[in-house]
Amino acid sequence: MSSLRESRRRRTEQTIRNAAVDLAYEHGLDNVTTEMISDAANISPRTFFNYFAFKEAAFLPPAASLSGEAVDIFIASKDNLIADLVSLFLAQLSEIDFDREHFIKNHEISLKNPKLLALKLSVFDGFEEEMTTILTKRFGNNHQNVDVKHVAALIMVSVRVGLESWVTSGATLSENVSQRLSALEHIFEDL
Amino acid sequence: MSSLRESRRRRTEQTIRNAAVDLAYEHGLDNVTTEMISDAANISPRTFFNYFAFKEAAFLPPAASLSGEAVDIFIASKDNLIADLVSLFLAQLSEIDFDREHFIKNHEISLKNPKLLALKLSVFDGFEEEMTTILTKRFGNNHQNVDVKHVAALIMVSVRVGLESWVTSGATLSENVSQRLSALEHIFEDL
DNA sequence: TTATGTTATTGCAGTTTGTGCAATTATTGC
DNA sequence: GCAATAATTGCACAAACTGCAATAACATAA
Repeated sequence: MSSLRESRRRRTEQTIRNAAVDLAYEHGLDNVTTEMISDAANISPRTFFNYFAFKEAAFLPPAASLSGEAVDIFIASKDNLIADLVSLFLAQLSEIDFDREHFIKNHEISLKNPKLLALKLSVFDGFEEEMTTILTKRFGNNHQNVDVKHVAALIMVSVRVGLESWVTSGATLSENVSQRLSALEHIFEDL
Repeated sequence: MSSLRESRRRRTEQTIRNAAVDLAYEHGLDNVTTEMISDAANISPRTFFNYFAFKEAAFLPPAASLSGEAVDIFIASKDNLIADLVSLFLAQLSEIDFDREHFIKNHEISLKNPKLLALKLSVFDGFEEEMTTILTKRFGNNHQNVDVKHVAALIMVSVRVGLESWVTSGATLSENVSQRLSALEHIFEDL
């Protein structure tokens, strides 16, 4: 099991990401070519596309999926929904928390670039779908008056808003998100 | 004022859209070039980009914004929220209703093409933001316990689901959407 | 260490997307 | 029919992305 290769791969991937974000933050995404990014990351242009299927992918979150174990725990739990959601997201959130500067730069870039923004938002849409199926498993079909899709939408809106407020707030990302999620408490009274 | 020019322009735009959708439906979007589309629409490749900023734009809804007049009425109204929403969307919805086949083909294409799907979903995200500002104007800031963003999210989820069920249902699009919106009634009791 | 298989990197040639510009053609209002 | 305006087009070019085959780096086991 070649873990040296694996860690090397992760490292150059991150190098490319950092180069991409730094350059795009400075010059604007449209004025940055994959060649410039490759140069800055000390790889060949061809290798860039070995790591990322398309230019914008270097600005997207790496694994856009909730990990298996935490999900199973979440589904099985009978505790308070919002508390469970916070622990479900915890791993992802703290990872982002670590890369704060990178995230903020990336965010600024997206705001100036409609195509990238669309791609990033669609990541949330993907999450919302996943959340819908997870919630269905947790609650079964015994809540005919509250559609799980509504719940999923509310949760993801809260996460999105939490992320945005985190950018300017200074507090921890988890704190921001869980604060937003708590605001849903009264809507979810019956869950 | 040149209305002939304008209608001609609309006509060729629609010709391009139709050619694009027909070709992509048959061969898959990735196997269709802008050149093929241009040929099928009897225009030059250069003209394609005169109408659409990028290839995928030929598959996106033309004007992704709510029109001014209906919005003003919506904001001023004191009637039932859901009924008002239905009339707000009515113009847009009946227009889509008219192009049912085109819409369905387009939908199938999107399902097989992540990038296009992302772009289409981001149109909804744009609507959601507009809806947020509109709702804020309608309600003012006097509802501290129900965030307008939550309401906007619920509305847009309903519209999305309504559109999807319309594809397979046979009923009118407005019927589908207003049915979904009505399901929100009990959540919005206090509005 | 060396031999051997595996994976990552690269160069190259080619297609497609998308842009700027200037020439041509069509439409308009008069 | 004439002058202004707008649409269409061709051409040259930059940048994104792919397939393929060669090379380099690393892993594993004798």
